[in-house]
Amino acid sequence: MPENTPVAERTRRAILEAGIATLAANPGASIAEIATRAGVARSTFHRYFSDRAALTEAAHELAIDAWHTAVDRAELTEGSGLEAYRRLCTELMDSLPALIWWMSTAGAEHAPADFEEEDDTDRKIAAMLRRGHADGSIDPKLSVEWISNSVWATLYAVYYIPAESKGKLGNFEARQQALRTLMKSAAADPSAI
Amino acid sequence: MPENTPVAERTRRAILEAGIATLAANPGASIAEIATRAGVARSTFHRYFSDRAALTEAAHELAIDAWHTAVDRAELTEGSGLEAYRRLCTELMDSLPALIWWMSTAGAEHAPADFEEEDDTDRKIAAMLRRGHADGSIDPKLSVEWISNSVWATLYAVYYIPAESKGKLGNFEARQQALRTLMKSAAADPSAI
DNA sequence: CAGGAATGGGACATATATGTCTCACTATTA
DNA sequence: TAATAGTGAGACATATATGTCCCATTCCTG
Repeated sequence: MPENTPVAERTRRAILEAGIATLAANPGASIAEIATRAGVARSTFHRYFSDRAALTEAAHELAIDAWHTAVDRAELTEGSGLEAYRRLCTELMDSLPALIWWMSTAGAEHAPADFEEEDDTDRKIAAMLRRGHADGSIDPKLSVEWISNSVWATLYAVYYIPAESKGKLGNFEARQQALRTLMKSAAADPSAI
Repeated sequence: MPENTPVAERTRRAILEAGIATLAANPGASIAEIATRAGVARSTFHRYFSDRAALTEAAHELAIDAWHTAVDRAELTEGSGLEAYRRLCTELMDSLPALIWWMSTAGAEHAPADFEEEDDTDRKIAAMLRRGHADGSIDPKLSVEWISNSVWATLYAVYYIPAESKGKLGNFEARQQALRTLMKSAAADPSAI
């Protein structure tokens, strides 16, 4: 029922984002926790998302969208492979919460409809990395498979480290050092980083 | 009751390891799942671990032990900082399952008794990294905080990537490339890796 | 072979999360 | 001012996970 009015839309977004943040920290969190974090009653939660499944589905769509948008904006076919890789990493770090949650649920679910698109996006990234191998900008000893997956590991670190190690490392420093880490490891000539 | 006989001890280990593996993959897994994975009935599980808490406590001790053992064996005070760092990473990769599960629960719980020891081990690592900064072997632009935390991110990648990307990347290749990744990013002069 | 150890299977009560529903209150808007 | 959208609080039935207990069966060992 609530769908059109601005206030309802804002409430929906608040619940959705609280859900993503909460589930990223604790995948087993109860709906009550999510509602509390969103600042609404549990009944209000169910008013917007009938199920727990309805929430995760919406979060899934949001994450897929962020994912495609980031890859598009990175313009993976431009410049050297390593340059494109840098742009990709930078873009991904701008949508951290949704992407982190998405990855943490990757093994469990796979909507059949997404498979084609997802494979297509994966192919773009693989092609970018192979180009990097070919043009000599990306370390030939690191496989496409490893690089494309280990990026996520570093994204996890960027997301969680500032939160856990209280005060010692800010968001900005974490992102800066993460990018340096990613570039140095992927580069064929890391001394140029 | 069951504690002494070899068969009971083996059963206990089987349940404990199944618990670690299962909870590493899915922290919200039910006890029934763990028992099934261990190949025992749920009642047998409760015969060895009264609680879910009893299991996690045992797993926690196992992980803490693996952690201290790995750090000890790395002999962090020997050689250059970077050499010690390589030994540490190698050792840690030998106890992956327990350490991975342990890290995934790090935020939630903290037994007060462990704090001193844990801080001590952390200090050894921090000292090793600072030595690496001082002797010029470790990249001065990467903070001790970042390096010591981001190691865990790469360990996650080593653990999960071979499992998820079926067949494309074996355990051996994953470990090799992970070590290369870690060394290149931490090194002050990565071209020597 | 006899006896105890180890286990599987299942019954049972309980706790917690979940989804649905109702009702009263508030704020916005016509 | 009157109507309506949005919300909070809570009751309720249900499902699932959990912990405990009991008994029959199997396996090992003396």
